[in-house]
Amino acid sequence: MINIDRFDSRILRALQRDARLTLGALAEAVSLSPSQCSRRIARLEKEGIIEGHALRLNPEALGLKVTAFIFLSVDKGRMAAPREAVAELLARDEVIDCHTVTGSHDFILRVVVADLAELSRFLSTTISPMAGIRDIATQVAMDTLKVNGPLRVTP
Amino acid sequence: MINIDRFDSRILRALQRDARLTLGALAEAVSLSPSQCSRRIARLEKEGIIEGHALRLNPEALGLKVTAFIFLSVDKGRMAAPREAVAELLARDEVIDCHTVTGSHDFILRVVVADLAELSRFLSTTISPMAGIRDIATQVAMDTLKVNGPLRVTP
DNA sequence: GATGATTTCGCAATTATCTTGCATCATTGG
DNA sequence: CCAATGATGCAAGATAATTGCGAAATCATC
Repeated sequence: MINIDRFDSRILRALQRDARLTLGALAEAVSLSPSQCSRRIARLEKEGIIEGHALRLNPEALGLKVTAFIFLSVDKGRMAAPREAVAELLARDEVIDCHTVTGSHDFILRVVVADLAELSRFLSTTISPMAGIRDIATQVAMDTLKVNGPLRVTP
Repeated sequence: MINIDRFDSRILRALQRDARLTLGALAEAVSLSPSQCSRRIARLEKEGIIEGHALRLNPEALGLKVTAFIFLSVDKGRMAAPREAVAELLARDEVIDCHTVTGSHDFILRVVVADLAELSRFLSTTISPMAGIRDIATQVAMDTLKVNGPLRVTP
């Protein structure tokens, strides 16, 4: 965590709302000149604070109607074995997020698929056959109340 | 889900990798002219497939070291009562995602905070006092293997 | 405080990028 | 087969991003 002054902070907040703000518009929003905004953004990128720009897509509009959370437990003493299975998992485009977690499960996946049929197929074809899986639990999202909210930037 | 032809698909895939691709670079990547790419992107926005552009920030670089999942159950027959509590929750900048889900819990939250102390404070100060909460479970992420992976675009 | 070094700043010119009118080509539905 | 509609590339015009530069602000040291 490097220096984030008040202007960097404003810039990041504004760009989190809309990353396509013009330097002119951004400059006005943060009370700085466009040229200086440009230089600060370049610095934030160089420092690794800004990692890149992503498209916000509407999954429903792409026919992806179902979001689900999948909780996986692996056999103890075999955390090494699933290593490559995990790599395979991460490569699948159904898998949007993947974390290892404390608690009763080892992995939490967020998957986005077309429908329940595809979710079922994904579970039985891709997850179940994985070596070393001890337990699978699935929770289907009914409503998505907030996705990818902006990160807090201090100060 | 409107028409997504092969060019739209390529455009969306390329822009999911890097939303700042220049129209010239994009055009080359998808074998189309820059002007046509511009028009197709405008159409994808108008159709609501592209919702906007987001910044990909490095949470660690911002001092946000801890990701956790919080599972909430609310008292049955009181799904209405927490309505405004939920709105409050969504407004908090610790809360990155929020879904209602099937299964033993009602809500899944993904929160990102500075450290475990802040997580603890968030749980005891913000979540626990919420009216109608029946149960809280928390799982702390140890590793983030994939975040916000690209959505599949067909064809 | 004073002072020199360093950084940050805004302006303006340059460079790069995006958008749009237009003529042509492809596709679709009679 | 033809007309109508839509898609395309090109090139010109419009916007936006970057950078050199001198001025202003900040900082460290005395």
